[in-house]
Amino acid sequence: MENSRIVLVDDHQLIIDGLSRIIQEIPGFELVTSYHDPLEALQKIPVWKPEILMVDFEMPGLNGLELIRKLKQQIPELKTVLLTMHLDQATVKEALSLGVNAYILKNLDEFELRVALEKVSKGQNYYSAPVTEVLNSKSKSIQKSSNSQLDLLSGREREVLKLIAEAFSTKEIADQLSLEISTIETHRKSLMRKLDVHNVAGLVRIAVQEGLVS
Amino acid sequence: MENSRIVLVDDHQLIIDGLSRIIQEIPGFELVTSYHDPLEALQKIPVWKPEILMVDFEMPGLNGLELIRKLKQQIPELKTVLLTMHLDQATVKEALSLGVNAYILKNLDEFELRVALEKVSKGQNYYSAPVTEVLNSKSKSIQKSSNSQLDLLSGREREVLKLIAEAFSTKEIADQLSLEISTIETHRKSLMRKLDVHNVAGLVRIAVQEGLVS
DNA sequence: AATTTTCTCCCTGTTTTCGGGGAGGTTTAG
DNA sequence: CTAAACCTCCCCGAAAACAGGGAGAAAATT
Repeated sequence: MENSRIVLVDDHQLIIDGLSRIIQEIPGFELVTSYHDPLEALQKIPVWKPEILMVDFEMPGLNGLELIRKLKQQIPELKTVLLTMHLDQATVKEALSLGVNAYILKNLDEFELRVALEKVSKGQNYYSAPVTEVLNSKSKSIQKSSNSQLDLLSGREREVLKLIAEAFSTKEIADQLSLEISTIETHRKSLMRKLDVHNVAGLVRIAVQEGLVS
Repeated sequence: MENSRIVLVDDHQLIIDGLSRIIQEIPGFELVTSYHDPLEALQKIPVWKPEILMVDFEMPGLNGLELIRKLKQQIPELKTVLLTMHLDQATVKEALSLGVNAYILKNLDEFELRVALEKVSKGQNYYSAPVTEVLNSKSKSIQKSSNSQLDLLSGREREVLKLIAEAFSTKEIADQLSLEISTIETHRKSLMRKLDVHNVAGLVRIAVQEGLVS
């Protein structure tokens, strides 16, 4: 059986170097090349035709999910592994809807990386325990690992929050949604009540933390 | 000559695994142990008596610089290498004043890691080109490697921006810094002018994007 | 030594936010 | 079907943000 050809994209060269050594020691896998610039990766990966693409989520210019989305349009059969620093529900959900095959936290160890790669190459998916826990958010999550605060918002409220966090003024938001200013103000008040903050700064902060923007 | 004994602290196990392999390949150095929890590292490192300590800056609980500060009180002769994701002038300056022997960006490659370790073990210091450039901030850095928008802010402005992004009101910030409200308003206006935004939402967004908070 | 930037504070005035309500129609869930 | 939640819009008033300016003392650069 041939090795599975892997391409790695991470903006930190030192991490590429380290991961490449780990991958070298996993039988059946082969790192063919790597990129530290997501935009360069986007252009050149199609010519490599790798079987598996491993991408860091946090990158300047183009984040990992966007890179995967664009590459999947060109190479639908590409298998993808997302690497990330922190766990965040919005990102996990977006990754799933994109069909990412594995979601790996950087604080996992090399054994889990190996398991994940082997599963992915067989066409299966791999999501580590903390990840699946975030997904089954309907299950308890009463005191521990409470799911995102955004879950108690209505659709419209989330929409308004997103625009607030993008630094639009109330008037601009009203124009954009074809609503009255007073309506946006009502939504903003509901947002502050539900999220327990008392100014827009608090709203923006939560929106960014939860990955609603940027 | 004996090997230089290194201890590594990084909250991401995968990165520890990768770096340990790189260090293994550098002759004259030996990784004796590693920690992913800075608090555990703080307690146990003294018994290892390593020659060189490599620490990630971004860690939960206790950041790399604080860990170094506390350990240097116990082991003044300890040689220290700070690893970090992003370049930030305030951190660089604090690191220098702490006597950190090397400051390495994670987007550097393994060769530079090797050079840095060799210099440090000889009692010299290593600061990569981008780091020294940040220090001599008089050098323009005109088109390439343009640093963040925050670099055109003064120290006080950065401080105020941080507090704004943490959702404190103008009055609360004034109290915290023992300044008049009017002063904070002036700083806020300067921030908006320099960063080209027109409301707090825009300020918070930039602050979060640039890693000033959260 | 001279200039520029920073830091502090002030003034005036307009706009927006914030917190508290209410209210009517629609959608959703029990 | 009924109750709850959602969406829309309105009222009020106090507080804060926003925009423009000025100004003096201290610090940093040149």
